[in-house]
Parts: sequence; C-alpha cells; structure tokens
Amino acid sequence: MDDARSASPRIHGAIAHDIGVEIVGGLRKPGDVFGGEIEASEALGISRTAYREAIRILSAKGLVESRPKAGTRVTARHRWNLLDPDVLAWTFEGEPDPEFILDLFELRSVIEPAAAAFAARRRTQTHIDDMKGALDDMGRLGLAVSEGRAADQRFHRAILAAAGNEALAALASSVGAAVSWTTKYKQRTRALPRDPLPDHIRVYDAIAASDADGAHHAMVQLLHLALADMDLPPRA
Amino acid sequence: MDDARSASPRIHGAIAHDIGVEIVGGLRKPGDVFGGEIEASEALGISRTAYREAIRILSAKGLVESRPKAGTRVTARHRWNLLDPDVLAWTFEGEPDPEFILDLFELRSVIEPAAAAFAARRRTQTHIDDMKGALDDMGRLGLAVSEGRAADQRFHRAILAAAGNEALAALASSVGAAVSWTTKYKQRTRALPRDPLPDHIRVYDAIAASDADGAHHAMVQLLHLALADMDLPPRA
DNA sequence: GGGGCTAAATATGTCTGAGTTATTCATTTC
DNA sequence: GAAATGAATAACTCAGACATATTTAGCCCC
Repeated sequence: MDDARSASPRIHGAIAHDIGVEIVGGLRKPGDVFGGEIEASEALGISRTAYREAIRILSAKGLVESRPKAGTRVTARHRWNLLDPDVLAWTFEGEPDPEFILDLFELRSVIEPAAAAFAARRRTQTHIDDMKGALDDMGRLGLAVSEGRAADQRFHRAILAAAGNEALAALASSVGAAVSWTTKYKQRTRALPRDPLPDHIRVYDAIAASDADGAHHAMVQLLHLALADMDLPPRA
Repeated sequence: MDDARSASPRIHGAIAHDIGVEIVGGLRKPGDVFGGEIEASEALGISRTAYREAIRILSAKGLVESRPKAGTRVTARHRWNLLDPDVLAWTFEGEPDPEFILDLFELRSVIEPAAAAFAARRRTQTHIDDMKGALDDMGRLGLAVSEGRAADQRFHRAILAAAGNEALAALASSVGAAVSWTTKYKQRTRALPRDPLPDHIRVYDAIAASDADGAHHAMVQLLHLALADMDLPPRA
C-alpha cells in the first residue's frame, strides 16, 4: 500500500520533498546557492509563497540556510538533521551511500540491544502480548510480503514501547524505518536468504523472562545477522 | 529578554520558537486546535504569511499538523521529533519533565560509551590532539565558567568525530547540547560538587591507547557520576 | 596605502487581499 | 440505517507591493 502521507501533496510539501531529495542525494552540494526566490519559483512554476514555505521546511531540518542579500544555500552536511524521519526517507529514495548505511546499522546495533535490555526489565504483560502477536504474524506471513515486514516493524516498536524511554523510541523508530527502506531497497539484488524468525524468538524469550543480558545479547546477534544478509562492502 | 541568538529575529522564526516552547512546555496540549490563520495571525499582530511559515516550521518538526477545513492542531506526543535540536532546546527553556531528562541521560549512557569504544579503534593523531586540547582548557578553566563547559563540549565532539559515524555524531551532538542545558539549568540549585576532570582523563587515556573496552567502561563511569551529581528523583 | 565609514544594490522578509481547493459536516435520499 | 449530495469552512495558493538587512563597493580620512 502506498504511503498514506502523500495522499494530499500540497505544493509546498511536494517541493520540499523534491529539493530535499536533490540535496541529500548529492545533486545540490553544500555551499550551492539557489537562484533568487522569483527566478527559482518561476522555474518550478509555482508562486513565491509556496516556494518560500518549502524552503522553511528544509531550513527547519537543517538542510538549507537563507540570509538576506546572501541568498539561500545548502548547509554543510554536519549541520543536517540526518536522523529526521523525512531526511532519512529522502535519503533512501535515491542511492544511499553505503558508508552511511553502515553508520545507521552501527547506530542501530548500539540502540536496539540497549532497548531490549531495558524492555526486559520494564515490560508488562501487555507489551509481551504485543510482541507475541507481531511474532506470530511474522512467522505466518514471512518477510517476503510487506505485511510480514510490517509485523517485523511492530515487533521492534513493541520492544521500544516496553523499554519505557521516549527519547530512545523516537530515535529508534526513525532509524528502524530507514533500515527497512534499505532492506526493501536491497531486496532487488538478492532474495532473502535466511529465516530470521528464530533470532526474533530468542529476543522475545529473553525479554519475557526478564533476562536483560540475554535480551541484549540476542538482539546483538539478530542485528549482526541482519547486517550480514545485506552483503555490503566491508568498512575501511 | 533579548538573548544573543535573537540578534536577527525574523518574525516567522520567533513565532515558531514561541509556539514551539508553548507546545513542548505543555501549555498547548495534543489535540488543541489553533484558531484560523486570520484570527491567530491577528492575535499575534503579524501577517498571515509569517504565521504560516512559522506553522510550516513546527509541522516539519512534527509538533503540529494542518489540514484544510480541520484546522491546525497539536499532534500526539509520539509524533514529535523529540531529538530535533530545536525541539530539545525549546524543551529546556521551560521546566523539563524529570522523566524526560532521565530518558535523555539513559540514551546518552547508551550512545556515548559506544562512541568512545569506536573512537578507540578509529582515532587518528589529530583526534587525540583535539581531545587533549579540550581537556587542557577544561582543566585550566573549570566547569564553573562557560568557556570551561564549552571545552567539555569540544571534548565530547572530538570523541564523536573520532568515532567516525555520522549518524552517531548527529544524534549525540543534539543530546549532548541538551544535557548541557540541563546542567546549566540545575546549576542554580546547587554548586558543582565534584571535579569531573579525572574521569575525562581516564576516557582520554583509553582512547589514546586504543583500548575500546576501557574507553567504553570509562565513559559509562563518567556519565554515571555526572548523573549522580544532578540528584534527580530516582526512576519508578 | 590602509582602515573605517557611507551608501547603493539586492535578496530575503513581510504585508495585504483575492481566489482556489480540499475536507468536514449536515442533509437528503434510497 | 447507510450511502450519496451539497454547503460551509479552513487551509492553500497566487500576485504585487513594500520593508529590512546584509553585502559590496566606493569614498574619505588618517
């Protein structure tokens, strides 16, 4: 199912999307200056109002910066909100830099095991039920279909909810979604080679048993194998 | 009332700031509807243009959502980009929820030790020099003065740079800044009780010695003590 | 010759008013 | 009662004018 968010593509949002993709995709490089508002908006066939609102959105995400007289230009990459959900999504619409994918996996392998450990300490029965439900769906549907991948996402989200840390949840849900884009992205090149369900069950069992160390270790294992399945070039 | 940053207070930015603070501060609750553009902008004494651009900024950070006919309303908290640099800054302008501060510290104690471990493996001589410089300034100035705290920030940023992970760096710099707001915030209630420099040196030594486990452990220790210095109410 | 002040050029920022579009809500109809 | 229909409403878009700030160049003075 197509993402419901793009159901009503207001112009400013659509333009922000397009320019955002161009920026994170490297088509517009840091330091590049946009033409004046009048020329830029005319080139896009939209009004100055809509164009300006698009720029405001990009500015809020740290991708561009505008100053009177100086103009609007792409900011240095270290100023970008790389973990902003939209920025991540835009990144994975193009060909993301393998280095960055590795960075994200590395980040995930730091975050999620810790979340699993917290979840083991703080989970309630409701959380366990949610995890179990997601796990069942996953086993029943498999990761080849989108409903199965959605169940996988639900599984991870349930763990985050159980971890009881809002900041952790906000972060991991963005990164997790991005990684799932990656998976979808990689899926063209090779079929899914391995059934990840047993790994998930190990995580589930440890959390259900309130075994924090076990949950941590099982999640490390799960992510390690997930990364191996992507056959990325090894890091320098 | 005038702080240094508002030297160039474009109206839309100032309004986004004000409304943002109201939202994260709980003055406007999720589900609350804003008056129509004309009424809201008139109430603020600004034009619809400036008001709309402010709303666009807040929308880009997930704080509000506007739809034709339905109006503009504050979104559910789980949709907020809690780790957005601006959102974090706005949060700490008011009285942040102690629970959330704990969440952030917990997140930091997951992120930074991992970053330190990566740094121990990947650091170059340049990184070590930067860390050493920040450390020296810190020891010379102390954390009581703002230049000393800036040096502390530089120390942590140098570690992140050495870790060689963009995503990690983007995240930790936001969180680190926020935590430093917290420190400043807490400073009124009690004087800084302990000299944190020895802890920093242990982290530095381990990274310089390429001792990843040691760096991880030393950083855990550093953050643990930093948290203890804040005498927050213990978590439920 | 160089440093600092002044002024013009220019791109963003702001304002106003009109018109468009989409979504909600009440009504009607089957 | 559920589905189709229409009116009300709020955000959305457009267009043009004016204000503001910052850069750049030129000028004067030291």
